[in-house]
Amino acid sequence: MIQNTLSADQSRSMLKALADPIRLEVIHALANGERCVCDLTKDLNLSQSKLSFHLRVLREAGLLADRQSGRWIYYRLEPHALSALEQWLANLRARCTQPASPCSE
Amino acid sequence: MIQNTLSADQSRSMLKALADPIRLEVIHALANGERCVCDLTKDLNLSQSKLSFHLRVLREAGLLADRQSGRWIYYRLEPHALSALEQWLANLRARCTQPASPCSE
DNA sequence: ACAATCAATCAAATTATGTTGATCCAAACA
DNA sequence: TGTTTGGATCAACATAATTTGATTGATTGT
Repeated sequence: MIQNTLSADQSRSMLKALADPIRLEVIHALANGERCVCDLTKDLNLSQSKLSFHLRVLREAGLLADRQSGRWIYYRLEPHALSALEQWLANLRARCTQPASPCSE
Repeated sequence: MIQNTLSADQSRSMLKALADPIRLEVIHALANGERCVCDLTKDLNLSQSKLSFHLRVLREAGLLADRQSGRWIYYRLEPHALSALEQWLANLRARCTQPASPCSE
C-alpha cells in the first residue's frame, strides 16, 4: 500500500517505471478502467511475455494493482500512487527553491 | 529552455534522470545555490568523471544549467524543470482518474 | 613558454534492463 | 480425465546505462 510519503526506493521505482514509453501506454490503456491482460496484449499489440514484464514493473512500483477472476487477471491503476509521487516531487521542488540566505547575520 | 508542457521525450528524460540516487544527491547538493564541479566532487565524494557523467545527464534533461567563470564551471538547479514535470504528472493523473461514464445517455 | 588545475570526453569493462521463445501452472470446459 | 486458454516465469540473448582510468583542451599562474 502507498502511504502519504514515499521512501527513496518507492519514488525511484515509480520514476523509473514511468520513464518508459511502453509502460506509459499501459497506463493510458488503463485510464478508463481495468482490463485483463489478454485484452491489453491486443490493445497494445505486445507479446504476452513482454507485456507481462512491464506489468510487473508497474505493479512492483505500486502504480498498478491486479485481481484475478476466473482465469483472467485484471489490472487497474492505483490512483494514490500518482498523487503520492506528485507530492514527493512537490516536496523536492520545495527543498530546491529555498530563498537565498538573508544578507545580515 | 523548458516550456510549460513537456514533450514525451522531455518528461521521460527527466523521470529517468531523477530515478537515480547519485543524481538526487547532486540535486540536493545544489538546493542551496550553485556550486562548481570541483566542490561537488568533494561534497559528494565522487570521482571527477563519474560526477561529470551525471551532471551531463541532469543538464541534458533540463534539470540543471551551468556557467563558466574562469576555469571553474558552476552548476545550478533549473527550477522551472521540476515544476514542468509536476505539471506533466498532474496531467497524467487527471487523465487517469476520469470518473466512470455516466449512467444515462 | 611551462607547469598546474578544472572539467569534459573517450574507450573499455561492467552492470542493469528489456526482449524473445519456451516452459510451467492454474482455471475452465469438453 | 484430457485439452484448451490466460498469464507468470525462466534462460538466453540483445541493448542500454554506468563506472573506471586515461586523454584532451582550456584557463590560470610562474
